[in-house]
Amino acid sequence: MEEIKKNLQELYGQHPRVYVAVDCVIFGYMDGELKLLLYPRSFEPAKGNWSLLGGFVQENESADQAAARILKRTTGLDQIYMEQVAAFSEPNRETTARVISIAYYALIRLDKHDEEIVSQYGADWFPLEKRPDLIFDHNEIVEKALAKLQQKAGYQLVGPELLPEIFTLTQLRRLYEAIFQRTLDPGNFRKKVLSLDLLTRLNKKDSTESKKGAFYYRYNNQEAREKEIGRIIKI
Amino acid sequence: MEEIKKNLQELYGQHPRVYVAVDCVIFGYMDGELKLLLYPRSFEPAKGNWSLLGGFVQENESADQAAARILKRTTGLDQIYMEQVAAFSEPNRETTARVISIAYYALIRLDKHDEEIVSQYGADWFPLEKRPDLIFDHNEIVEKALAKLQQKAGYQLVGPELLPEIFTLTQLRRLYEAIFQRTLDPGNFRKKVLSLDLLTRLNKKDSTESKKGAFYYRYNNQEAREKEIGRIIKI
DNA sequence: TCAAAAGTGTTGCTATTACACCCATGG
DNA sequence: CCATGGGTGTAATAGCAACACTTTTGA
Repeated sequence: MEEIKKNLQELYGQHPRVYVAVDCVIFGYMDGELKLLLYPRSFEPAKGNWSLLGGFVQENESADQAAARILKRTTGLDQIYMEQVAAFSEPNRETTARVISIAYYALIRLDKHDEEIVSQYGADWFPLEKRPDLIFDHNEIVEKALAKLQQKAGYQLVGPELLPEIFTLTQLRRLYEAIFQRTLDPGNFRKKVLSLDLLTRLNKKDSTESKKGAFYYRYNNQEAREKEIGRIIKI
Repeated sequence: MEEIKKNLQELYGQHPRVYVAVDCVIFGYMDGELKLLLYPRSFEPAKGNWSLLGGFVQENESADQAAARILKRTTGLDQIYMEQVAAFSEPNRETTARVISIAYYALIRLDKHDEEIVSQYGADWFPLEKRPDLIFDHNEIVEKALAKLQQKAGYQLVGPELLPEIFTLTQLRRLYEAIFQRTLDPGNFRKKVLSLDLLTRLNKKDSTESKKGAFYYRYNNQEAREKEIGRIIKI
């Protein structure tokens, strides 16, 4: 046994060991726009430049856990929807040390998140399309994350992750328009979504966005939130 | 500058450094079945057990490059279609050391690959559905890789990567049936594929699979191989 | 001659699109 | 009273699924 262990050390030992980071593309939705939460990098190199929220994977955690931990620390939020985007591993993607990054995207409800914690790190929300240039390969990571989000949104309603508990169909449509960066026919969108049978209409109207007022809806139940649907929009 | 560098070392230094491996799910197609190329692991732990083709990422290469290098060394093949599946990072996914794996899937043309090199490593092809149990989390990796392949095949014709240069529509359909693990209507499949306008019919028939003989087809051009198409089959 | 695969045609159905059009109401 | 978004209806179309039917030829 001891001998085996020694051989192992020898075998593994020949290979480099590298830092493994996670970087989170944090999406939020407000004022009809898809937003991105960006942080000023807190240490060199590129200190002060805008970057994704990141951190290093520790000994006893998976990358998923690391991403959740960092998100919790930095936004105060738990139980966030997250999905892995990809690993980024160009040898010189960071300028000083070899760091491989496992990228995630997260969907945040802006009505729930803790602004104080966020602002304490100097973070800020930027409209996806008017975001500043990011460090290293973070622009590329954002592009890939958006593609993943679009794919998910095409097969599942992403309302609950990004909107308040109750919402109008117009709000949901505008969210989809923001995600897919194109307009959708209001009537057709409404019919398609309602035909899925995932939403319940409430006896309550939102009157802030139109004179007539629009009914609020909410998800039937948890299963409804995860149901696979046919494509909502054609790509 | 020196000082900055020192701080860096301190900052990065607190964090663990881990081995980063790549694992390749190698798909091939033969006799109407989707196959998987598996290797007997060459070192402890779990030496001798079936596993995916893997190796460690070296100092000056990206994970993509590492995967291509390992594939070349082990199958003799260059210019293989590969796509990243995901990073696997559970702390105890390997029993002895902390190793994060970036998984890829590769599509191999079995008519082209070098059997000698493959067999020299003791590797063998297994039907996807009758594969042996694999080490660590490799079973999970295979599942995810298949899901990715299915997704790609739904939006692009994967003929050229897995079939010989020329092929019949029946061969292509059987490939799709193997990938999606269900039967497809021959007439409808033919019409759908031909309507894409990606294939050219040759004045040559394959007579090995039917009495009547079936025309060979090939791709119009390189662009045709990459064209995004509507879903070939409904899922 | 006939089984079996190659290939074509037809039909019904469903989803999608592009609209027209009515409703309700705050300013 | 009218502009604006909310909400419903409809007609044209495209795509899909199911399946009938015809062609070819080696065993």
